[in-house]
Amino acid sequence: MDKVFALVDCNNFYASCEKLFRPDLKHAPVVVLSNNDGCVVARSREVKALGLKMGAPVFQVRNLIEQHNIACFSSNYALYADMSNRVMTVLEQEAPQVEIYSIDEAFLDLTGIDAVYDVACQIKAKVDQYTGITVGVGVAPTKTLAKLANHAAKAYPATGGVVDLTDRERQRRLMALVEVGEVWGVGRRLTKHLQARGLRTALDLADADPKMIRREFSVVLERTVRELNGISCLELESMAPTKQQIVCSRSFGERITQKGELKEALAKYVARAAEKLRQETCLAQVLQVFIRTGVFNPNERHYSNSASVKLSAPCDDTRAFLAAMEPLFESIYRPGFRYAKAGVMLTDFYQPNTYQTDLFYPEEDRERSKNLMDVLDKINRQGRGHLFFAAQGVTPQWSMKREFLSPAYTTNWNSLPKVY
DNA sequence: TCTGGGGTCCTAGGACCC
DNA sequence: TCTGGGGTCCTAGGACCC
Repeated sequence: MDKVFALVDCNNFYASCEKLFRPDLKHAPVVVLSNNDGCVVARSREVKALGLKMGAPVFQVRNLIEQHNIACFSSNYALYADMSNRVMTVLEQEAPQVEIYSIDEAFLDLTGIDAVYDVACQIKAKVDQYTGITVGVGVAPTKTLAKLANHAAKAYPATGGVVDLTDRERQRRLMALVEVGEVWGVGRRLTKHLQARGLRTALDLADADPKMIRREFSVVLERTVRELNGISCLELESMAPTKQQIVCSRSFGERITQKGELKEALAKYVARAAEKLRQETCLAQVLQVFIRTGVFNPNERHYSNSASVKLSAPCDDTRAFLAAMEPLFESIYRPGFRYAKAGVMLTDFYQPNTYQTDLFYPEEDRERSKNLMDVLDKINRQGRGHLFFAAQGVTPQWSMKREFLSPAYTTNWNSLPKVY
């Protein structure tokens, strides 16, 4: 059966979240600013229309902000995360499989569903009704085309925010209109190189020889070419992959010149990173620390350095990380600089207590389900963790990840999700 | 003067081993 | 001393994403 993906993307997400709680600003221009109110990280529709660029430093656009009376909000990530959860919850009710791709985007598997366009419209309406967030929906046989469809849904208001791109002719017509740089996976650098070779539109790229693309560029871009031609190379990943690194870093509002202050900042990041790590129920084996001065001012003396250490044992303990951070910091710190940013990174994760077994329903196969019982027993003794279910070799392929607090799954077999 | 904070994947090159 | 062909693992850097 041909696959059908939908990409649901919240419109101007951060700005829309802020507007939800400020009805008076419903049609007013709104921006959300980065950590120290340093630059613009989100813009409402009205602001985009003014030509204010994403990532613009605030001091450069201050005039524009005042001139148009643009409302400025400092970012409130707790709010955005909460709103995101609400949106995703609606999507999970509407589609059999959902991959949460980012805080404001999700891929849906709509394979085998009749009248996908109508379903897409319903989904959009539901999200709007339940959360107040407006979304665009793009439907297509591959993720890359679904992204493109979503792009069209936003670029052309006449679409009403929903574009069905299952038809090959429609795909080609749209691709002819879209610049190659708009394609998912084609960034600034690739855009330049592709343009130099005369590939200017998405259609040009789609019609390029995949072998040549692989040779001259990369396997990643080759995949993109195939995806543009309706050949699905990227699967839906409804099970959130385990993190491979955790980073905590900040730019400082004001330059830091005192050693103690810098160390204090790093200690805070270490603590936060350790917290995130424990949330993942993971242990890290490598800690990295970096500090640097400003990079934009050519008159400033530049310095940047980092150091890392392999811990003697996998660890998720804040104090142990702090102890390991000290000597790293001492080794890279140089006095006399005005530090602008610092951060820590945890990597080389080690996953403790991971058990694997085949999954059978006890009522169907008592003998073989004993393995599962054993595993659940072990997990239960830990008290908390993540349970992964995956079914392979059946159609459709299926997997999911659920956090649980024991003994949630052992006492109630009915709470185990049905696979077929 | 003032410029975000996360992440992922791939590749090339070096070290090292048999 | 010279000569060969694999292979793995690690790291740094570059590209991309939101």
